[in-house]
Amino acid sequence: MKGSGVQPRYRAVKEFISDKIRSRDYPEGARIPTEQQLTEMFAVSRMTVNRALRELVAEGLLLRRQGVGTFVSSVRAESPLLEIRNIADEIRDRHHVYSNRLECLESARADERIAARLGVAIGAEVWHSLLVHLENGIPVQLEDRYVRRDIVADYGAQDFSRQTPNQYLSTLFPLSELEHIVEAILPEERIRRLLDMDRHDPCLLVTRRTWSGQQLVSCAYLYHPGSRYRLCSRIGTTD
Amino acid sequence: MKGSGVQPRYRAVKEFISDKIRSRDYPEGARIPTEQQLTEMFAVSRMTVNRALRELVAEGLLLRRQGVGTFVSSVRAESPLLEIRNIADEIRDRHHVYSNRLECLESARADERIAARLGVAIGAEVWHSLLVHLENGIPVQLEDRYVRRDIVADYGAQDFSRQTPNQYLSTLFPLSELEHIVEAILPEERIRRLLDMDRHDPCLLVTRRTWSGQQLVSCAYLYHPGSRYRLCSRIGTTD
DNA sequence: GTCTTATAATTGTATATACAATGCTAGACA
DNA sequence: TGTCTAGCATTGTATATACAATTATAAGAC
Repeated sequence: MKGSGVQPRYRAVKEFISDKIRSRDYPEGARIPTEQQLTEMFAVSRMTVNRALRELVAEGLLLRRQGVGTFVSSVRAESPLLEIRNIADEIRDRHHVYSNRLECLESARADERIAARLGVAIGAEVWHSLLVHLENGIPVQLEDRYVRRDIVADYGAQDFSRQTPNQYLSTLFPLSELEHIVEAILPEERIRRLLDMDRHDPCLLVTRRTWSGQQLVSCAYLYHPGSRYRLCSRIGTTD
Repeated sequence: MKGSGVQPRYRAVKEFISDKIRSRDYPEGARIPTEQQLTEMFAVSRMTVNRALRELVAEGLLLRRQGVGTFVSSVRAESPLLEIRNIADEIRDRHHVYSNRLECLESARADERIAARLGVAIGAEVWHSLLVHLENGIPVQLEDRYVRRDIVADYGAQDFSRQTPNQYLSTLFPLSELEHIVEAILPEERIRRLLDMDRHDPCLLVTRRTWSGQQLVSCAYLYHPGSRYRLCSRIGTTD
């Protein structure tokens, strides 16, 4: 990357536009300056402006009509299917006993997979924690979490028996964005043993990434024994 | 006119690459041709190739490392978890071929499980359909659906090769409420065979119930091969 | 007044070119 | 042998330019 100081010019244009949208300077449906005008405002070429605008369209912030102009798109409808729920609270809501077991808390170097998921360079130092969550003493979730060290410096000094990583992070940052990937896998030996699972037992893997502002903060792999856990959601359209 | 026949060249490059990935010509992790090589293969400029590759990175199909090369990242079918999305459209959006195979379409008597899930009396007549959805001829979903016969009288007369049950039902009723339960299971023999799955392959089971107004309309068991499918959702608060 | 047509504005795509940044590798050197 | 360095391949960004496609608008024809 360019280090921390410099950033590409197309990115400057993107940030200018998306800031204006967030601050409602460019309200929903409003027309934003033409490529030509932005070209002059930023003293960059039209292709650079074009790239910035195309990416903002891809991100759903803008809407373009050939021959007409570029407009702020309306906010996408969103329903919290998988709300970010604290597993400790969830278990206590069932009047069961929550506990956890910290397997690992360390600073590690991001391999290719983590680097890609966490938006850091390969080899960058990141926090890594491995935590087993238990319901009445029975493992129901293995939380394999990676946290950006440049954003959460104190992660390694926390006591997770008092406060889950999730709880800690959400006190630090307002959550702005959330991504979930859900899949069924056959867990490898190490994971199976930590969750006290039988051979051939399937496993529900939820990969969760959380953002605060523009910043990707953390990526967690949440393994649930298939026979002991399921996700549930109900969406009402309030029609 | 550009109309429907022609397509931009960067898109041709994109489809070439993504087809190769889907067909495993470019397997996971493999290195794909350099921009220079693609420039020659397609007789287009490097910027055009660059745009195609950048968009494929944004779509999660590729992974690039400056100074090194471009690689196939792990690809799997993805589906937005929260919205109720038509699997046929979803597949066609990936430029893949959608088809389905109707295994069963009948009127049946609700057993205890179905009666409870569908809110009818045990022994009541309900529609039952069993449909395999295929992506490029490979099964990606087994849809085991039960529909209330007192609400949807014509369900049994539909041609599901033209319109999926989901499509049909959503034209009839405005969807007002939606429930999802997601779990990882080991499918039984019958399901495994219909989905062409190996023994011990885990399976993602989504149980979906849909309401229109106050009425529970339908309950579907959606089985997905764990190795070929995953759910994905992203929630942005855009603020 | 209404329809048609030309024109201008704006976005969409494509190219050739240039230089910067990154990471790997082979060879120089101690 | 081990370490450093220069060079090369590859991707990342930026520009000027060109023409195509789409849409709105204004001018003109009737």
